Amino acid sequence: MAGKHVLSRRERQLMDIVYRLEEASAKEIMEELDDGSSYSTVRTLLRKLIEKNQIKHKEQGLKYIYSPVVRRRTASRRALERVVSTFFEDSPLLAVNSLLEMQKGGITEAELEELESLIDRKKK
Amino acid sequence: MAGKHVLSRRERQLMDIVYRLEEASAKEIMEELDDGSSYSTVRTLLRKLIEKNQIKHKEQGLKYIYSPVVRRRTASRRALERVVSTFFEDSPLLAVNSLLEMQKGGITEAELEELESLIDRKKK
DNA sequence: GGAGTAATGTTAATAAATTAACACCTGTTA
DNA sequence: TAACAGGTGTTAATTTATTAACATTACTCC
Repeated sequence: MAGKHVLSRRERQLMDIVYRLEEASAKEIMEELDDGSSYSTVRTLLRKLIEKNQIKHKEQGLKYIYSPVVRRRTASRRALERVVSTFFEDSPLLAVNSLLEMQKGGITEAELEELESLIDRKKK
Repeated sequence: MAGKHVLSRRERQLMDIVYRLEEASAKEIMEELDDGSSYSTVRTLLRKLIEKNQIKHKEQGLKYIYSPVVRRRTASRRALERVVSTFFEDSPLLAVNSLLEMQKGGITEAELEELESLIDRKKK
């Protein structure tokens, strides 16, 4: 009976793509998936996400452009909270620490400066 | 048929609990779930996670204590990378910014200081 | 030793997710 | 206008996930 907001693995995967792209057509999503999934498959998943009120679509010429119902900012907060709760004992600071150590898209000198001034503002 | 490392929604849910608790018995996990799931159900899921090489168990007296195969530090990095890639355009800095604004477990004055010295060290 | 308790091991039924086939609709162009 | 291209709508088969029943094993205590 899975409540309306419970997503399957595959549905979650599509949502991540939609959030990453901000908005996308069925075809674009299929290309992002980059496994052998057929166009039909993608569209069935999209339909279920609409039923679950996770995405909406607008028409653009002949086709549909899909976008999330919950806006990115909100969804990203929830995602961070989940990670912080699961892996960082509910301490955002510990998560920040880990992010600062990340290699990919590593933080530059300039960004560190930026971060410091950001902290200063927060301390005021 | 789903490669060994692909987890279903429910399996992912159990993994999150195992990571949060570091290690746990089947009974503890069942209590954490806190839906009506039966003990049998939990144990079937645990068995599948073992088959998928996600968790291992050691005996403690009569019972098993389960823990993740991939250590927490590694898993947390992957989780952060996923979030940063999906919601923050691959920029850890943007994610840090969002974490600093988090209400829950909000960052204290003292922690901000700590963070600054941490940044200083990184700038050296 | 037998009853009770607290676990694990195995198996099967059911529910849900996943995939893909096929029908249809709407513009475009030879 | 006929046939093609590029989409959407609907439906059904299949695979996988999920749940729970039942069997077994090991230890405790009377």
